[in-house]
Amino acid sequence: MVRVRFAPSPTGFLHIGGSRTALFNWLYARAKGGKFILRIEDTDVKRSRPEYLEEILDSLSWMGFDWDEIYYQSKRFDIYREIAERLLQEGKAYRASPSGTDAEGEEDGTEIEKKQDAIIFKVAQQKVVFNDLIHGEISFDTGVIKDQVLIKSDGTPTYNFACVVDDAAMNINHVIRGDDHISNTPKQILLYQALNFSVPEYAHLPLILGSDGGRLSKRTGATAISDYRRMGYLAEALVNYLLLLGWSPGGNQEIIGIRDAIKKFDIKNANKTAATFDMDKLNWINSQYIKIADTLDLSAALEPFLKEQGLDVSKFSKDYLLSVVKLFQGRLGTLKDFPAWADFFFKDDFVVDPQAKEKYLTRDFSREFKLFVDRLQALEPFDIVTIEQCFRGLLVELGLQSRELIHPVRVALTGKTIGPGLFEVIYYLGKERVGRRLTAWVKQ
RNA sequence: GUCCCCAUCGUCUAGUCUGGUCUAGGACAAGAGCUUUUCAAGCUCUCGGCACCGGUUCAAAUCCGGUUGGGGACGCCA
Repeated sequence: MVRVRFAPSPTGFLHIGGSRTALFNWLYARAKGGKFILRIEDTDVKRSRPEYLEEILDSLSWMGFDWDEIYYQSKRFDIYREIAERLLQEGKAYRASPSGTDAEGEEDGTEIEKKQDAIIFKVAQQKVVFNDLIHGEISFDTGVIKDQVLIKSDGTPTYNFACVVDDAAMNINHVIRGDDHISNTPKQILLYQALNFSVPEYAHLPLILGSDGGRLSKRTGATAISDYRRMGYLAEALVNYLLLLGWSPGGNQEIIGIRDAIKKFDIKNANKTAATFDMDKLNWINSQYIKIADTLDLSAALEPFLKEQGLDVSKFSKDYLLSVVKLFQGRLGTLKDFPAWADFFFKDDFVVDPQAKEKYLTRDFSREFKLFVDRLQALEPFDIVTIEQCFRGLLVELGLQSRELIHPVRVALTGKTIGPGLFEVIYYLGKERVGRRLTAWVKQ
């Protein structure tokens, strides 16, 4: 059975690169009917933080990457030590006194153990060759690799050592990780050989680059998954985009749901080339997902964003909220757009865009507004079609072009130059609010 | 510096393994148009690429070598 793992370190937030690694591991496990294991690499006691761990777990859950097992390296220090001692006894490792430069340790009294001998692995001169599922054969000459520290002077294990011990103990048979680990692979293989553990299959994913062609950083775009969530991206859209960054379902398909992806996914089709993260494409995919989303689900997803902007929708009916959401569904780029664009549907004290006012409400529309309000109040039945007939009838009588009155009315009702069709806006706002808002512009 | 990885439109990619069907297809972005009630959306069109040089071959984006370019790794971080 396929057993893969994602091994984040709680020394920072889950970022784009890490989540893509998680995605490919998770997808591979689900496609093969295997297990997806989460291993928290919290051996660096000083830098690991519970809030980071919480954020990582939250982000993974949000994206839908459920794990079958979870382990914490900080609870396994005894195991690493035991294995290291074994290597020592077998003469494959040696002790070395702490290197002098380690001046830290005084600032906090929480350090586990004071200076002790480190345990170091002897790297033999040999050639290491492995077959990467994505890259094919990769070979290294270990002459360029120094002896490797297994257990540090503070008693904690190093990354490469803990990684090998755990991957073996947890029966991980496929290691899918970023390209930046390629150079760690020969070091780890040497350890597998020394320990008589069977070497797993490897698949090294290309890195995701920032718009400047370098490493993805805050400067070249947000990196934390939670930031994307806060910016109003749908989890499905972000996952879809990440999936496309390095893999293609073929057939010119761009929008692919996770269920479908599980059916079509094959790690062998993963790309070798590093991909540049492109916000434009993410935005497009997000808008596509918003467009096809179930309106009920969408309005639920919108709730925190409405709340954030102080818009209380609880005093409106569910049907009303749904109708308004539907009005904007086809034009939203992110969820965050909604409260900004639809605020006038939920409150009367919306801000009137000064530029909109300057452009369309320059002259006095008292006569037109008053006429329209009067007719609207008497309009029966009151629906989108009759509203439009009423409005256009008035235009003819006044000898006006539609644009000459539509824009001023829109600004008066919404405070904006952009938005859904005016007659829909009037319909959902209702006679009372439309009458009030237009009358406010009538000069006494 | 040493070692490793990579190389198709500005970006993401299909095609490369199994040379011919590729005067290289799609998507995003950009530009133009249609529609029109604004902004979007939608539809149509345009722009734009096999990094370079050699080799193999009747035939190369596809195979081989080199060059150049980009990225990564060289911690008692993970």
